[in-house]
Amino acid sequence: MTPVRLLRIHEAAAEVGLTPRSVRYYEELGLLTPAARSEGDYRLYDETDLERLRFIKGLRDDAGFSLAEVARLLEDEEARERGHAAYHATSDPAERARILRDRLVRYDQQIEMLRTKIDRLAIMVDEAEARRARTAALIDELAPGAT
Amino acid sequence: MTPVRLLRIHEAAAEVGLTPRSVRYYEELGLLTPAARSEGDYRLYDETDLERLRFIKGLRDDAGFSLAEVARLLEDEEARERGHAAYHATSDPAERARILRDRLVRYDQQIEMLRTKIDRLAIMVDEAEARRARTAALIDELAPGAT
DNA sequence: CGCGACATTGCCGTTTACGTGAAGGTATGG
DNA sequence: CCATACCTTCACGTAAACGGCAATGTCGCG
Repeated sequence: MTPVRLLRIHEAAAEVGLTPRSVRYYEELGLLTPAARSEGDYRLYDETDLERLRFIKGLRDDAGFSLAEVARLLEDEEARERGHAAYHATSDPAERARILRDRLVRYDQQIEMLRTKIDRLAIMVDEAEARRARTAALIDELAPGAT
Repeated sequence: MTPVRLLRIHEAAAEVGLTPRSVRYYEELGLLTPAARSEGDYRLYDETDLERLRFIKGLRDDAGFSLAEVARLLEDEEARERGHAAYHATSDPAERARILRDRLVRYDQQIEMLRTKIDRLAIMVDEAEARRARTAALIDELAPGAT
């Protein structure tokens, strides 16, 4: 097995474009828990942690969600932990499938929220284009045939 | 002529779903200026003010822009005032056309910013769908043929 | 004309999302 | 073995976006 490269906080933060402070803050809010701690209690992050951080950053920066909203979107971290632990604790395929279906539901909710946001933005684009068109029409009245 | 119905701050605020406090704050930030003041110096808002407030609210709530970004999007209010005044001050069609073309450029910038945001959200949707698909595949492995 | 509802400016309080040390423990090259 | 560059927790500081008061002025009806 590959020994799974674990990153310390400033490496992980740099990787996803955040500050160590922000990463600790997100942990404080319950948005994620580092995969492990070192001997001297340093936080250690794996690839799924990085994905999660990128997702959080995306929701915050691109989607403009507050961290409280992000928390709701991700469900609380304890539920995730429990789900993860439960998944590995059982070898019953039916149980595992149930856990995965829960996860699927969360993904669907995330996708729906993003789509809703996109729709609202699309409406704003339409409105802006309508204003643009009115102004363009005025210009054409003043200077007809300026193609 | 219709005497142009002017609204006082709490009416205007209620109309667009804001609090009077927020409306005053937006004014303080230079995002808008009420169309008029009453005898006793009450703020009075007309329909274009309401449109502007709805636009600001949309940018803040739907698009998730900070008020500072909104300010940049709207260009500073003085420029708009000057444009408006200048437009009515001149009867030179060429001059008027120039003012309108400036406005057109701002609209184009707004549309571009909104489109950029939509694109980033679309990418997030794609990523979320990829995660969903991976989980769905896992479920199918565990419980094959669950349509 | 007088009362209550609403307005004004001004200022301080609050929440969010961190930044910025302080005081101390930890990993590593010279 | 020690410097220094990182880490830890704890704690306070700050900018943004308001909310909530105080002191005062204004509108409108009965």
